[in-house]
Amino acid sequence: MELSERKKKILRAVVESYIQTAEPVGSKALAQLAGLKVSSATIRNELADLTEQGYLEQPHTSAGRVPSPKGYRLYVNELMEEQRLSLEETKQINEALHLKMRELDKVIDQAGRMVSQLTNYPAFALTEGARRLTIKRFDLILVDTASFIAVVMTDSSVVKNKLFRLPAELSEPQLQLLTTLLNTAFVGKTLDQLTPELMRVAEHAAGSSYGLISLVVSFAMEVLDSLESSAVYTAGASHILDHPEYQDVGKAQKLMSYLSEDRSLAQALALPALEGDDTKILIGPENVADELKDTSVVLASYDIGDGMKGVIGVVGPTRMDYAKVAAKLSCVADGLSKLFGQPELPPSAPEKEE
Amino acid sequence: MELSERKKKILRAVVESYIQTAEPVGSKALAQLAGLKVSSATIRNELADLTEQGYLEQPHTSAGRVPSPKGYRLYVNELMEEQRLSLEETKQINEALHLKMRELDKVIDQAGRMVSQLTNYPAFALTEGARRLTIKRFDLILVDTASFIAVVMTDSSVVKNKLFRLPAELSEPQLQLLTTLLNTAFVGKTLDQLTPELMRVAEHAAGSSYGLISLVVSFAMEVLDSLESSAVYTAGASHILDHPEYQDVGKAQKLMSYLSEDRSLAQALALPALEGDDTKILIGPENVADELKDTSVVLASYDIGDGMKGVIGVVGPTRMDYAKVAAKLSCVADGLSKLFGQPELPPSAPEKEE
DNA sequence: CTTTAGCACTCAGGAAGAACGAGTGCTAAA
DNA sequence: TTTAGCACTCGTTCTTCCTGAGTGCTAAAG
Repeated sequence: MELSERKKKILRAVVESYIQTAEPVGSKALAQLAGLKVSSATIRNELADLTEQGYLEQPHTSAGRVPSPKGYRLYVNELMEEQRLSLEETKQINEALHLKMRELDKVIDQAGRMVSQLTNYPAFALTEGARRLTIKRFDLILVDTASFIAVVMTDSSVVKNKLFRLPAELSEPQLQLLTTLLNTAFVGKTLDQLTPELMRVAEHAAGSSYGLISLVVSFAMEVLDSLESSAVYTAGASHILDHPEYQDVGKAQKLMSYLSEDRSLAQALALPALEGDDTKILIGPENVADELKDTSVVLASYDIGDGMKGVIGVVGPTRMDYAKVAAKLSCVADGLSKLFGQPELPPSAPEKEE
Repeated sequence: MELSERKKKILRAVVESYIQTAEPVGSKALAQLAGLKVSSATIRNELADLTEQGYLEQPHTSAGRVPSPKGYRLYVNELMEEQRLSLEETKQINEALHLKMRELDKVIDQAGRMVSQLTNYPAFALTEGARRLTIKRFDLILVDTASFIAVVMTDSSVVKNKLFRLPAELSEPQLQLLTTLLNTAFVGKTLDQLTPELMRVAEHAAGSSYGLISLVVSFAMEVLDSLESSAVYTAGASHILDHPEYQDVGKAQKLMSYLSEDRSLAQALALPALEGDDTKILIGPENVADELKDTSVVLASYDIGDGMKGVIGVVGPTRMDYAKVAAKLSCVADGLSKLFGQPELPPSAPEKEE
């Protein structure tokens, strides 16, 4: 059953006042606040209805009303006005994202910190790690006779390198041979195709410098592994202490330690986010994880490129300023997508890397 | 004036009991605990003396005694038994350090997390960034006609790379030329020697592909910058909530937000640590930073190689299990030093990189 | 049928006081 | 110098009481 316009107006006023003050809202305060020209008694009747229908709750008989998860949900779906960030804010966010070394993990970590700082809630960011990557190319560069650099490139155009020191001397032709060998034997293989047998065959062909093969290949395996496995970054956990619902140290601690368990966080949050496109809001019991049953989560997903996605989000009490948080979050997520998506060329700024 | 043996024994018992229970210690409890065959009345007299001399404090008249910073100091200097970790523990720590991709920042970050987990206190790790690095060598690898990889190596043998995409085609000879140019013009230069003029001269020499010079060089500058600037990693801030002295949310929050300010932390802690060699303990007011006046800090330094050092440490209430913490910390610091110091060769594990 | 004023009722939170008890300092005897 | 004894202090805890915000219900007014 649809709620009357007046009920909606009242519900909205309750939610917004409660978001601001964290105090249960009484009928008298609402009479002024909601912009309705009715008395507090009338509002009391409406409040009673809303409470009965499950949109509001009463902490105790003689207190005002507080939104229930259902109430928040209605608010978020229908009542909330989408906030626009000012152009200036948007610009600031994007500039901040562009700073410093542009390594994938650093940018995402940075984005998480930024979101946390922007919203005053703990934030997290994670990257999906589903795709099976393959090796696209090896290069070996001789530094001096006792060391060389191995450069490994994957089919997602990520490039990593590593310096190796050797006990014996190594000549340029030997290195050439090794490079060709690596490129013929291991290019196009995924992580699990890099079997010990394959290694043995290649080592055999390598002759005297057979030991190097396994060194370089295991480095390549490390690279693939680290790129394929998803990573979790959390930031600003201490912000939960800012909010009165976590004055109770026990509660705060529970949530904090949950947030620092990378695995469970990833599991609980990756799933819901990756379905939809835009921002997604999970209110209290809508969360699958028990630990989050009385917190809310706002998520936004971003594209890393190559069809891979990541999720960035914040965690906070159900009394959260959803409008603001959602706006900021989606701005950052957009910024990230653009950052990874833009085809950078010499005259402008450079692009994608490690 | 030296304390009598008995007084020391009593002081030690007070400290150790208080470290365990976080409760002020009374004379009666001490009579049993301290292993002295004297009555509680005698102990009371001694306690009165110790209090007068400033080693102990009384929260209020009718409570037991609590160690003062001065008391802790004496305990740490003279009374504390150095803890040895079991071989097994040492082994576990070292194995944990060796896991995963061995990038400098990741290892140190990891070490911080480990220490925090090991000790149940918030931990931090930082690297000194004093040394002026120079570029040792450039390599450019052609991937296809529209992209190439730039590999930059510094004189500390750190190697970084980046993929560049181009709008126009690029031939192998052109790239060769570019490489030579870069290597003659920019090798051996520090960050501030890479002036715009130098760039302009080189660009001029580069002819048609002049735009690439600045791209690659600014990448090199990013590399130098990121290596020279010190980094701070914190972990396990939520652990402070474990300890009863931070039941007060306000206090906890203050400390937490201090810990998340990278800069101040670095400033406050880098100085004291880098003088000494071994572990260093700073008790309460011995800390320079105001925010740490009633917390203690245990520090250990480690070598990154190239004469550079880093510091790793934990922060906690003055009531801290100094013996345990110091032992674990120095084990991790040793592990780190070894990790960075070992000359790795093919038959064994590989070494230093990016 | 809806709105409003009035009123009795509820209940969390704070203040004030009482009882408790751990621990002290002091004194006098061993 | 050590010990037993004892009065005293003072934080903690438990009760009780009071206050006031906010409610639900009722009955009158629109």
